[in-house]
Amino acid sequence: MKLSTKGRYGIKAMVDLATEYESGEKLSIAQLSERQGISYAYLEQLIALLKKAGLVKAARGAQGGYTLAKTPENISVGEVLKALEGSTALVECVGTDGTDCENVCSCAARPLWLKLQRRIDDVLDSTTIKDMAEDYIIQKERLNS
Amino acid sequence: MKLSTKGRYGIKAMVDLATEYESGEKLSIAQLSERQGISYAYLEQLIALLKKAGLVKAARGAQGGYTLAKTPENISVGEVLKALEGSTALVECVGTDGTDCENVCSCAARPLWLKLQRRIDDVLDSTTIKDMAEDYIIQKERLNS
DNA sequence: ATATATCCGAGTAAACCGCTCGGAATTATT
DNA sequence: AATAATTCCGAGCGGTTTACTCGGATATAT
Repeated sequence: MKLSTKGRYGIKAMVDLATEYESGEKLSIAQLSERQGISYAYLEQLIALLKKAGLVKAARGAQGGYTLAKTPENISVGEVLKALEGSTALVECVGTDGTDCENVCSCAARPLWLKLQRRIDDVLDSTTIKDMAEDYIIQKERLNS
Repeated sequence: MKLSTKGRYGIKAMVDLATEYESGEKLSIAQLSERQGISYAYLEQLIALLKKAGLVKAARGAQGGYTLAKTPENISVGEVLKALEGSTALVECVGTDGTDCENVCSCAARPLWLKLQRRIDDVLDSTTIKDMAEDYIIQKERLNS
């Protein structure tokens, strides 16, 4: 029941990108990895997933880098996690892809998993990258004062 | 972010045991594994964890078996999962053991993880094995009619 | 005594995690 | 045109976890 570093690192990178969204500045993998303390080569892979999911845009070549593909308030945390982890489902049988386990009707635990999943998705879908970026900026200011 | 079979199988076994709680009947590993479709030797290990956590009682020897150590309404799903998986924490830094990551104050994601974890624990702690057993019995009746 | 159980430790194949590495392709700068 | 900076991509890899199996020791009702 653990969230992997993929999800955690990816979220951090997205939040960092969000702080530059207004200015339109790009951030390179090198910058992101330095600022967030994530291994360069590993982060590269995570960003590739985010790009494939249409959450970030890349500019190739020298002076290139990444920007968010949408406004931060239009990117939910759930979307990001889904891109990185494949799914936010706690158990396969309550995933959004409609795959049900063979004994849906007789599974004692299914109602519990459904309830749990609904609560989780509530939070993930209602929290945006913008929300997180705002918290992040406030935190950074507090540290500097 | 997946729940392992340990948790899922263990919950199923506990719910099955709860259905026999009133009658005081014991269930052996063989019976539980047959009724719930779980490998015998694997289930043995899971039950050992539940026993260590004081959730089930064992009667050794011939005609032995297991019973719940407490009334089903006094066993929360959260307790059971904790016994089986070690913790219900999604990320280490919000676990109940007080271990915080090195950059608690500067982590952009921490508020999100805290909120998420609170929602999860709400459900897990407020749902009891009795609740689940009741659902289970209703389901079985529906199947037979 | 015997059959039926729990108890216990070890082993194991496969998957997953958290990376690293090497190089190809693209583009701004000089 | 050359160079440096960057994204893009696939492969590999050591360690851990998962989901089991197996072999036996121990306890106990019959």
